[in-house]
Amino acid sequence: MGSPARPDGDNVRVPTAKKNKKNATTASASPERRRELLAIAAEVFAAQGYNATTVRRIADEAGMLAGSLYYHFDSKESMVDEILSTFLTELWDGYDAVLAAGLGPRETIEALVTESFREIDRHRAAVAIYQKEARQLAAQPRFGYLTDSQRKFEKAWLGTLERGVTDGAFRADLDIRLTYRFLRDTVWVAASWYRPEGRHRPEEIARQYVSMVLDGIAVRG
Amino acid sequence: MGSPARPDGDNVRVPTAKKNKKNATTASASPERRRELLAIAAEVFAAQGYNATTVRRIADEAGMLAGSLYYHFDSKESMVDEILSTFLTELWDGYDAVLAAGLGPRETIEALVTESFREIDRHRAAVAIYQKEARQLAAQPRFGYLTDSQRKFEKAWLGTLERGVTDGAFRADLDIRLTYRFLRDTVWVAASWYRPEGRHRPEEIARQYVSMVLDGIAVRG
Amino acid sequence: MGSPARPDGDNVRVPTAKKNKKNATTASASPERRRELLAIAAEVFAAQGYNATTVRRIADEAGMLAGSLYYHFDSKESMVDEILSTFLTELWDGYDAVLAAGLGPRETIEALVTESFREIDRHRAAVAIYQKEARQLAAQPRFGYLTDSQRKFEKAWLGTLERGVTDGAFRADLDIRLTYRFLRDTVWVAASWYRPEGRHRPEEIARQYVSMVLDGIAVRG
Amino acid sequence: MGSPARPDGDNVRVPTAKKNKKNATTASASPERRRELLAIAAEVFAAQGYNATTVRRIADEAGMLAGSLYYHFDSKESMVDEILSTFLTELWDGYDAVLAAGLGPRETIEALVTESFREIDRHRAAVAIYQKEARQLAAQPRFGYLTDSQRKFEKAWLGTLERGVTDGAFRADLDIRLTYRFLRDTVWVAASWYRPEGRHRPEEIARQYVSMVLDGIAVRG
DNA sequence: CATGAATGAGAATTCATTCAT
DNA sequence: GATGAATGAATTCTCATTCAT
Repeated sequence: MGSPARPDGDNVRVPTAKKNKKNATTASASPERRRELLAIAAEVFAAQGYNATTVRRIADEAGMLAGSLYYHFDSKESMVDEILSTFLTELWDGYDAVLAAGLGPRETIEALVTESFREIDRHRAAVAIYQKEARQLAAQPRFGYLTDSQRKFEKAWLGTLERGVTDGAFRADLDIRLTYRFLRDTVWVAASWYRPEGRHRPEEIARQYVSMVLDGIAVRG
Repeated sequence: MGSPARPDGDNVRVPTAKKNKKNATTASASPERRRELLAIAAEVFAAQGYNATTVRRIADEAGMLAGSLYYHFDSKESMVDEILSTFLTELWDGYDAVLAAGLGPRETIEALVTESFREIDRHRAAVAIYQKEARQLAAQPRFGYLTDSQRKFEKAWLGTLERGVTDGAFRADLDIRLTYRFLRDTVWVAASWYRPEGRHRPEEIARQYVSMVLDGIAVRG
Repeated sequence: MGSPARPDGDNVRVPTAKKNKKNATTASASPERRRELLAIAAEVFAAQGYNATTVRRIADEAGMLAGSLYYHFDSKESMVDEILSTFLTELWDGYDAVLAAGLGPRETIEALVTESFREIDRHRAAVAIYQKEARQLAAQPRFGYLTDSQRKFEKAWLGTLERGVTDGAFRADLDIRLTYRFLRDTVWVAASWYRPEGRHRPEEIARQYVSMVLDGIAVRG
Repeated sequence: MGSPARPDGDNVRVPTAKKNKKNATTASASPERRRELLAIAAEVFAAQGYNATTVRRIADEAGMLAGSLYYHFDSKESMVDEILSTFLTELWDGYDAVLAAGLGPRETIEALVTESFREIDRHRAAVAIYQKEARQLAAQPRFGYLTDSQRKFEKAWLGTLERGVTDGAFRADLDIRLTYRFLRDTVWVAASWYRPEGRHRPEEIARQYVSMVLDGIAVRG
């Protein structure tokens, strides 16, 4: 419920997640229902956009009345909050493992891309929401962790690219920040068209992306 | 991305989106003011998202009251409409010129990417709006041209890629649709961070993007 | 202030307010728990106001869930009802005793004031609720006894004042209805600041009030 | 719109009153309409209680739709705010004049009581709201001035009483804080029954109150 | 007796839009 | 061209209440 990964230092913090009144009383309240509802909400948010999604729409989708959602959640905002922070927490579990593995730059990039597509596969809706709404939401203190996460993200990728340039693994003639943005966007935008039932498994998509990004699409002359 | 109205043959016809009653009456009313207002609206839409932007906010920014905007425009919707269709019309002017130039696949890709960054440079706000809102808006009949444009866009890029694979210019081992999406996203997402006053001119950004996409970021072994 | 149900003659009959279905079933269910819950509810009503108090808040304070309160009471309304009618019943027990004692006007006033402060001491919350909400509640038929009580109250005080004027005990130059309101308010408003743990016992406060009211605060010239 | 009197030091501060968006733009927006609407709102708040009053009820009374009120005011809360702060500002204008006049204790009390009844005459609804809701509202920072005002009020009355006791004008055998509360409540509660069209002018009511309070209702023996 | 989950009827508020001036 | 005042529909959220377990 809480929050995502935090950059400063390196440890994940769970900030936002103020226990909603109910939870305070009913900490044990069935987490399955909660998860179900959040999955539904994420789907709708991803499809229609956060602002354009009415609480009533989510409730309809869940087969209940709009007011009933408030038994489970404080507000519409706390729903996205929980969706995004849950996703980011998992994402950073994966990323941190990769970054701690001591791989070379090229292998690190490969692993991060692969990990990213796995996350897209498992949290497609959350990723799509993140892509579309993060900038907007990050303006609110409650979503400060989005900015934190982004900073940590940038640090990880930029660092790896720099290491690769130093190592001679990556080209030195490219603007490194431009390259970072290129990689970052390339990977995450995929959430907007990715369908888990599609013919490519996330690992296969990752492989092709890595191949394009590292070696280009042109035939080597 | 997408492309503007392109129903039948190959001739994009973006609905002029200028048929509000008032316009009927005041069609001659200074088009500069109109353009000014649309520029302001585009800026706000891009910054806050279409749904999250209130007409009041646009009016504030323009130094008038919300109601006064309705002298110039039919509705909030017709503002985005005009912003997007104007942009797409210009975009296709450029793209069509490139496609008609009879270049080879590699050169065509280079030219399309360059053209795209030029459009981002000139219509940053419109591109950002397009990126964020197109899917949403395209559901309404009024915005059918968004879907049309997208289809034409896909045709142009996919065709070029296929040609390149046939020619031996591009690698045959990559999924061509995946590659298309990769290229498309890579280019347009740049609108979300691009700043006209930044240190790179659009042509330089395009050059680097093309280089990464065609030749990869890894040092060739 | 007012007085409880007192429709016809002179015999106050406060509707027992205990006719909820559940009560029908569980009338024997521990009356102590019931009293505890009412005491809690009275405290919260007095502190926050009846309307501003949520059933949830009362339940929280009682360590249960909102729905659980409905095992004990029909409704939020029936809680105030029971609180107020219980209080008024006791109040009139005391008042009636005083009025039946055949005291002189001055002594009657003294006794009524003392009795009132004793009630404030014992039912502070109920008195505070009465003060703040009676007018509002009295509009509903269910709370008709509030109006009845008020009428009886007025009769008792006004009668005593008139008797005192006739007797020559009280000044004849004052508007008697104004004086009545003055006395009434003076006494009951004390419930808003009275704290049972305060340094004055109710009898001492009563003594000082009586002294001020009868003899004034100015030094007699 | 602004605020009331402030105790610290002695000067009136206008704190709350954050210009509502509209006002920011339209500071000149007809203040008569505003005043009309506030008068209506005050009436309803006084009659039904702040919480129990719906914005729709006020709008009905004003002959408009609920949403339309928001053209004039930020919120229901800002309506009470403006009602109370306007009242308190006027009240302190009067009080400060009295306190600055250098009267003796007895005359000061007389003047303050008279001034109070004049305020009740002119702002009956506001006074009634103040009486019923102040404690509740004062909990919010926005209404901090209520507490400030109350403190200043207490200082003025308590000081005068103390001076009177020292002077020998007032009895020394009474608890002075008790006496203060007695006076304060006695005066203000009158707002709950006062009707401007009643047969007593505020000055006459004040005279009788002063007489009762200073000299008592008993005939001097 | 109590919980957990829901209902349903508002409540306050927002906002695109209208229109007389 | 623009303002001021409003409309009306929708939106988020609240809360008393119900009821199966």
